[in-house]
Amino acid sequence: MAKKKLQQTEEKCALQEILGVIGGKWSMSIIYALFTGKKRFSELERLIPNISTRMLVKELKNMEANGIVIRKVFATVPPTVEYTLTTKGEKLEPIINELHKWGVEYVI
Amino acid sequence: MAKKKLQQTEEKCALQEILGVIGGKWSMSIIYALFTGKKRFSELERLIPNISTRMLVKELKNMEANGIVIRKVFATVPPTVEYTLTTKGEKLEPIINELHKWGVEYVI
DNA sequence: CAGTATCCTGCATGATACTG
DNA sequence: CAGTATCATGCAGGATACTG
Repeated sequence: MAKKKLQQTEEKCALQEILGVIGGKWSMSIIYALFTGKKRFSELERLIPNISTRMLVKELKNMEANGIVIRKVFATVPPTVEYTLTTKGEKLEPIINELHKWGVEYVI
Repeated sequence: MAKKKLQQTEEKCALQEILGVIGGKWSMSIIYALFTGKKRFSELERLIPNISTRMLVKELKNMEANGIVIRKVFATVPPTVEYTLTTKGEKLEPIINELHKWGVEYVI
């Protein structure tokens, strides 16, 4: 939204906008976990060390609102919820993978 | 440092470590600005809209400590300081460029 | 010019307990 | 299982004034 208004600033602030979408402390880890396919809520909690329930919920909601993930609910007892990457989210795979490689080589 | 100790967790936490280095609100914008070559402090301030002096100093220090940028001081009056990317920092160019493209296509 | 030094604020994050 | 609700807190980040 507000595409027109953003046009002047988009070059300068694109990176800032992006951080609003995937700049959260856990966003990339969640996306990274979803590269290997759909995951249930509890699976994500187990896959991502030290993340709190609250943060996982929050980031997932934010990412869903931003069209990065899809939330699918199954009317089972107990409830089942699956999270999947959207196409938009999948496009991040090579980028995050490269970033990860960079980190492993230079940061760790 | 602490390469050995990190080995168990490096796979899981690499992305977290990376965010400590380039996850700051302005880090990527600064790196992005430096892709086009060395910049003086005031140039960076002008190139990056809305960044405060305090934050620019802070991020630059952090990035210097992490081997992303080089700070070169010239004993002139008034003082001249130039910031350049290290090789390690330059390796981020394709990654950040791709991320930027992704943002322009999907976020803006 | 290239910073330092303070003060200040809100939000991001965490911990814990509870629920349909 | 997949969350919600609440409380608590630190520090990221901003504003402003000053300096070698």
